[in-house]
Amino acid sequence: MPKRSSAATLTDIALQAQVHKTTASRALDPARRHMVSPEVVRRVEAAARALNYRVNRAASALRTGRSGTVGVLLPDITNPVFPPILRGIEQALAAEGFFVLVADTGNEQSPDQAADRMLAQRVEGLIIATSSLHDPLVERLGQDQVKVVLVNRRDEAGSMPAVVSDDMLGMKLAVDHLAAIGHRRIAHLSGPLGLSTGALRKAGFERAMAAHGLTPAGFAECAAYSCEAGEAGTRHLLRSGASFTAIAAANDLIALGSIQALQGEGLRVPQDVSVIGHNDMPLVDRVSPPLTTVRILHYEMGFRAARLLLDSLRGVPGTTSTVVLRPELVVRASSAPPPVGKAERA
Amino acid sequence: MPKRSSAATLTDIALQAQVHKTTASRALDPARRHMVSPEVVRRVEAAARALNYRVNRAASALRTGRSGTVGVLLPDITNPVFPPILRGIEQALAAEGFFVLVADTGNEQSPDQAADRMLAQRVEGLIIATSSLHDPLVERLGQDQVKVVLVNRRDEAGSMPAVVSDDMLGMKLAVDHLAAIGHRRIAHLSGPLGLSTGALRKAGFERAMAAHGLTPAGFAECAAYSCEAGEAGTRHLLRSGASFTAIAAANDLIALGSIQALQGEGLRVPQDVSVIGHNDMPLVDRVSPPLTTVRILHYEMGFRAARLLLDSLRGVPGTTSTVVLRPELVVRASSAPPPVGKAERA
DNA sequence: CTGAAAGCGCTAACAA
DNA sequence: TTGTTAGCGCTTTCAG
Repeated sequence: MPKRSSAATLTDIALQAQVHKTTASRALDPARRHMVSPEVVRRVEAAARALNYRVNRAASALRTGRSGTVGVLLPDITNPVFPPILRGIEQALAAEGFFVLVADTGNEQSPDQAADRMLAQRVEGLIIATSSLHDPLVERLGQDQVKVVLVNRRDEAGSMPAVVSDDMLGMKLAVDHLAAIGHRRIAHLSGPLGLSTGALRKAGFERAMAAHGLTPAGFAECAAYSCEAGEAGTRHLLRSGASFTAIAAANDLIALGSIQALQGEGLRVPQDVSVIGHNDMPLVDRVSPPLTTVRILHYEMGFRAARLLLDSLRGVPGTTSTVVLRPELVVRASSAPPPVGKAERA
Repeated sequence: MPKRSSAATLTDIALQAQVHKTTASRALDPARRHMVSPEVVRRVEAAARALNYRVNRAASALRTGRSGTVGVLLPDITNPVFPPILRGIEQALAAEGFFVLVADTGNEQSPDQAADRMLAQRVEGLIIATSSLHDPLVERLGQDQVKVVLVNRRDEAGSMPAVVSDDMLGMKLAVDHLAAIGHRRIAHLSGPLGLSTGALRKAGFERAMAAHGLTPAGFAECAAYSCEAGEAGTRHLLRSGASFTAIAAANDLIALGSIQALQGEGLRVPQDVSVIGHNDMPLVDRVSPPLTTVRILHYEMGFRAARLLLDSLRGVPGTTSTVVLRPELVVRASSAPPPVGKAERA
């Protein structure tokens, strides 16, 4: 009779199955099961089921150095960009028996603290969605040989493996669309330029404009990827005296804030000004007007980041490379040809 | 010279600080530090810093039986209801040095599998947002003495501690509002009745209607909390020949789907039919028309659930009780007085 | 206040 | 194919 007080251990099932606990351990591990006779495997499995045995990962982690966990650092899980990324990560990891430790570093804790606590937990690697272009944390982790994959953002040096969307291409799609329907005076509302998404989308905007022989009709950096920052940026743009018939925003929330601010000034979207977002967040197809935007494959991004990390943990070569996913344009009602006679004016 | 190959251990810092590793362990634990002379604490801390020491939680988990982790089961992290709940959980746990292990059980894995894997990881408790009214998993976990807190949903028996919003009250707020602006013929689109939120909101709707001396003007059960299910439910309602001037939906997504379906039939919201949602999800203030809804304190719900679990882990008494939070009505443009002459008709 | 000893549950290495 | 031995790094006795 095994003690019912606490969980069954290998010793318990070894006793019950009349084998040594080492044998029991082997019989229960798919990777080592072949070393054990079928009959013994059967007995051990029966005993394990009977005693409701579950391997103690704390013990095996201590012994093997592998915890079966991966840490994920997110800036703000309530930002709609991140749930599908997290979901992709979780699905890829769960398929391999790994678990996700999440830390939302938006509020109380710093990414550094969170990363340290995760390393104490002996996570086998880290997936980071919080990194800025020059991130001391990422640098430090790299020096400490911690396995790291960046997701959605990349570092300036490009020395860390990352899975990102092609941010330059995304803005090119936006600008190409606006130019194709007749816009010549296009302004840009960027995200924080300290983030790769902010900097690259701005660069992509400028390059795409140049390719059309256009010069930016206005620019403002938004301090955050939020509606509020989008409103503020737009007011700044309007006050600067810039004249434009379209705004390419670096993010859907910024675009929504921008629409709000434009409407507050009596401007109609898209009749007076077209606005295009970025990300294709949930519900932006139902706002008024439905938002034209650039769709990013967030789930895929998370999934690939996790796969990359898993491969790297297993020593698969070539896992230091960066994966770049293709975004696509989604045209809805917030973009339309510029008002007649205005496109060429000013 | 400590070996630089792998992470520093207590033995390493004990050596460096010229004390026994037991003493080093005590010096680094705030709860046992007082047993050690200040001078030794200083030396040990210096050594720890110098060697970049981080306690190995796998080892301490094995020794103490406490892993410092809590598992969270979510049905679908991309459903906007759950990110703020997860955030609340994470913040409350992080403040106490705990980590969250998340599993999204929507896709590949079943909640049962996920829970088993989590128990193998020796999570100290489980926070479950996936439970149905009669949930075999929850029952089993209860029997196995696993510490469990339900969040957002509760079990039929009410035997498990849970943190939920007052779903009956939420529907009462919705019905009271519609009645106050003149509606008499109100229909209900419920969520899945196998979930406490679906069943309780339906019950709340019916009770509130009765309190006003009204009988439900129509009803359809939506198979999921999604726009698609809301559309389907609404079409069902329309085809059933029900006559109504308002719909109280059990969820914002259902409400948005409903609006879509109504508009598809040439009905205007709110001029012909008022629609009211539930949850106050992000961006529903910017859809067309802005959605009147019942706001639920999701972050608070997650935070309180985590606190409840932590207290329970520490043996604080009274942690088996269920916490019920108060929702509040948010009036926007999707609700308005019924069309003149229609309120009393049919 | 500090040290010695023991052992949590598991698996790698070696032996039979 | 199975068993023996040892030890991962920590913390909890118990002794001094």
